[in-house]
Amino acid sequence: MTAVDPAAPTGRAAKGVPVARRGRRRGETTVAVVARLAGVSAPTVSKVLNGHPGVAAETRERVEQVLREQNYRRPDAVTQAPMLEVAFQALESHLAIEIMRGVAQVAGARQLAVGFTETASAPGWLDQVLRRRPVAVIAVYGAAMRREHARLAASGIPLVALDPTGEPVHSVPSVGAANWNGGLTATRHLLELGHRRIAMIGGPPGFLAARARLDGFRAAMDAAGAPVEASLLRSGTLSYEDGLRHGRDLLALSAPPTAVFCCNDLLALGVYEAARRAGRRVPDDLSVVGFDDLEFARWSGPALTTVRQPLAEMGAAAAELALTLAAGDVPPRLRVELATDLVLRASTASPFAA
Amino acid sequence: MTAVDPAAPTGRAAKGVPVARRGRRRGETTVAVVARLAGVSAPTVSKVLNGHPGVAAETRERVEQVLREQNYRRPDAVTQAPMLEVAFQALESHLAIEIMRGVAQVAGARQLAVGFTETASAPGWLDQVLRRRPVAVIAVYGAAMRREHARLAASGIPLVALDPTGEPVHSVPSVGAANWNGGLTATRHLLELGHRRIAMIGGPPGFLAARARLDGFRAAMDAAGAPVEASLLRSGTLSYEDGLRHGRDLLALSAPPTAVFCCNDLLALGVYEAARRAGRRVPDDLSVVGFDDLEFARWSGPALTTVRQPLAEMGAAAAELALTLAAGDVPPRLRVELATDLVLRASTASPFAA
DNA sequence: CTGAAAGCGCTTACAG
DNA sequence: CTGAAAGCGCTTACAG
Repeated sequence: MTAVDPAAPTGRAAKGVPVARRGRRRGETTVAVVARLAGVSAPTVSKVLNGHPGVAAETRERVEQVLREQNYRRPDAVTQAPMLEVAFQALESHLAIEIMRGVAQVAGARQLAVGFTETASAPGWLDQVLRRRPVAVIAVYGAAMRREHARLAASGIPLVALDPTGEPVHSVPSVGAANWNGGLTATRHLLELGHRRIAMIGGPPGFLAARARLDGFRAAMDAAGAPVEASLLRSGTLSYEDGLRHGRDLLALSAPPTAVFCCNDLLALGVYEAARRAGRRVPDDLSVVGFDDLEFARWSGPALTTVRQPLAEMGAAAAELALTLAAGDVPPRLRVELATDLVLRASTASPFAA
Repeated sequence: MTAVDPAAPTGRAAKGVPVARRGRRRGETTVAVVARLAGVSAPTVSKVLNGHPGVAAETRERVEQVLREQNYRRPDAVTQAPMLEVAFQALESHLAIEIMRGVAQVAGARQLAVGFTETASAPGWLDQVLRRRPVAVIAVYGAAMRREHARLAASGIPLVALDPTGEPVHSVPSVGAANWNGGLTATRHLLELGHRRIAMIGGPPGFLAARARLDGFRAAMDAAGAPVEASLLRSGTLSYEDGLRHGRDLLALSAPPTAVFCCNDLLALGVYEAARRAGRRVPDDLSVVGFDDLEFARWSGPALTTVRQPLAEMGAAAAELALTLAAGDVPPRLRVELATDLVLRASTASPFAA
């Protein structure tokens, strides 16, 4: 019993799961079984399992389905140096660091490595990830689509979406923030200051989180009996450039808004610049509210009032969720939604002051 | 000054780290090898490995010793995906994302996972890293000290410092930026605009990169015959708060500077805020130059003129260097220093205009 | 793209 | 207690 087990440090998984054994696997689905059920050979199953090329798409799908149905597990799945993979669609995301910090914290406490992938720049990323066999994958902001999900599922690797959409279509467990509420709160704040002509610069059409923020905005406006003019409703990419463009257009209106609610902080900074160029002061001539609360929000001039997404906590929650699924446990809920807060700083004021 | 072009394929780019495989294990100690060295059969080694009964105590000990000597690992442990570990001292570092992007790019092209550690928040990080057996470790901004270096070296894991200091003391291969040159160029720019009373807010004493920037500043001032007044030379942490504090103090001087060169962008943003509070305009009343060129530099108001460190390229160069060392090759040079550029934006102007 | 055959590393069952 | 032989599950190399 006291035998030395040199592999123990790397080999032992976090949870008390039995150590994988190489020989006979009692009652477990084997590659051979999967091959028979899928009507292919063992080598083909092996290729699918490892994301190797040289398998027809149709064959791959059939094998993946059997793999899923039979809940295939690799014999060494448990024995691996456990790691948690985080896939970002694009690293330009200013949210990335905060999220990584949350993930790293949870993973570190569990002695788990954190892997890191930028999907946009690496077309074959999923093959690589499959080869690495992480304990779970966290996909940030749409980094994993339906097809990827299927392949991960086939390999028995749970996927968690860190994504504000909460889109239930994919039925992927997910972590997000209270976007609708954030939009509501931000808008209420502006209404309470006395604003009525409030513009909103929204996000791209397909982005559900942006839609939720917009809906929150509308709800607050409706509740206050404030009209939402079409000319004050803009949308674009969540970028500084689009903030600048829309800000300029809004300020050039014959009846410009007295306040702008921006779908993220980058847009807000673009509006800042538009105001500067138009000779308007924030907040005296124009109130601005952002969304995200990126670190630079409090360093901007004036410090930006914004809706805070708790990104580190979201990362941590995603990691917790992923690890629960990886352990084969059923998480208390498949959708975790964290609260947003309005952070009051110096970019909003009453429209009557000026 | 530029030494490594990450995009350029080296002589044998395909070389790299062996991909994990289930079958053959090249060069790894197998049960068969251990058995031969211990003068027993493979089944006996297997029993020892798994703590099964039916092995004489003496035999067991002999086997265990060989196991240890040969650093035997279970094949599943070997199946671990090769990975490159990046250790950040603190994730708050605003440089982290850019660096990670560069590392991820190189690693992705080589099918390598990128691991991710925040050392400040994880005291036992090195133990964890050693357990993971990364192909190499990249330590960002002082994340690895002399002791860690020794332990990594003992485990045959190469260490690369991504660090502006270029401190030759530890003889750790490193990647940095041309800090002295950056300081010189930034200061020259201000001198050419006509400034003479130029302040500098430097970094903490122990931080050699900050010292290099300061020395570059002095060199430019000396060359121009501009005096460096002690009251215009400040130092502190590389933070917004210290920028604000020193900015306020500098502007309160009876003869305030007409320009400030800041040791990083955060300090510059603090100076912005100090100027706003003092009712001074940038750049009309005060020119400001930063260092780093973080993304938000171009979104600040006014857009910040700053010295760009090519962080992504630095990350990529560090990864290349690390992989070269991991492959057992001798890199062309042990210190890679990438060039810095002055990025002219809207925060500097002639002192005569106002 | 596919799979028969060979092979790998480890374990099991069993004879000595 | 020990190990030759058989076997397991998976992967690789290669011919079709």
